[in-house]
Amino acid sequence: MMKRHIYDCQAGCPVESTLQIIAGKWKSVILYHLFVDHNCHFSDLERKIKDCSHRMLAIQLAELEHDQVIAKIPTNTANRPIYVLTEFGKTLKPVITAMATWGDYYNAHMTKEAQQLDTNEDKKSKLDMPLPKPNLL
Amino acid sequence: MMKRHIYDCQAGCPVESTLQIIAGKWKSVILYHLFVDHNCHFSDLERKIKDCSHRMLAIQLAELEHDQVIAKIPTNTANRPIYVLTEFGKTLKPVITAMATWGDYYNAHMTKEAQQLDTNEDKKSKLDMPLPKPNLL
DNA sequence: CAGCATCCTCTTTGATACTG
DNA sequence: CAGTATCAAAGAGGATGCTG
Repeated sequence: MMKRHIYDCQAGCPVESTLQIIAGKWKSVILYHLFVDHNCHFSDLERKIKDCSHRMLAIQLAELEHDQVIAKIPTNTANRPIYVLTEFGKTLKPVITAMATWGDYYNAHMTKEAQQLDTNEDKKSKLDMPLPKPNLL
Repeated sequence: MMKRHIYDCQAGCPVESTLQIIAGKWKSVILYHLFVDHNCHFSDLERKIKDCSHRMLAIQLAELEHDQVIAKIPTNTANRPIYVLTEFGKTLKPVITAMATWGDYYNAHMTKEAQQLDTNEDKKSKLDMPLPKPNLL
């Protein structure tokens, strides 16, 4: 277990190195919520990320913890730890912020398109989307 | 075909919207190379991304083209088009840049750690990595 | 509630081969 | 060279049940 998508961290592309850490299906989403809320229980994340199953959430959290991106902190309430970003994990903020910013712009544009009843699937509709600007986190 | 990881673009998390477009195993890597080189032949990308198979590269390019992120431009040399970013695709630059910047810092830090013969796997070694700063693209 | 284990299914992906 | 098709192997992921 704990194998994962193997990208080549050496030869060349720095994006592959980043993917080695955040490429899990729900990892960047989990990180986004932790940047917003700072600390969450398992059940908090489960509620925020509805499409991620209980099992998947546990796996993704375990991998992020293994990679020192997040840490599990015990609480007085037994068996109900909170998850927080480590200092290392916090260095990923620019990446998650960029993703969140772009996603918001994309949503805003797509929603507007949808309101125009743009039925021709999604052809051409994306091509005039303006550059994202604001910052969220 | 052309199914793909379905994230919830509506309810809440903007990161999920971004993933809907760039979550493919090699998509962000392809985009990185296109931001660096501006236009590439299929074989150029194949050479740059050694761990991505011929088949996978074709699939990822097809999906990116379908999503209007890149465009395939015919050339005089028959059957040898070049791939370029669309205007829409260019809006992803901040995202790819953030990933590349972080990856470079991560590599620099990990390499230094490796030189110190840090054998205890990777425990704790990531925790003191400084925040990434420079911009590459 | 958190989270691990098992089972079982569907998807992804590499290897190989074939076309324009 | 670019792109597609087929096949088999590997991996991802849901459902369920069990434990502390």
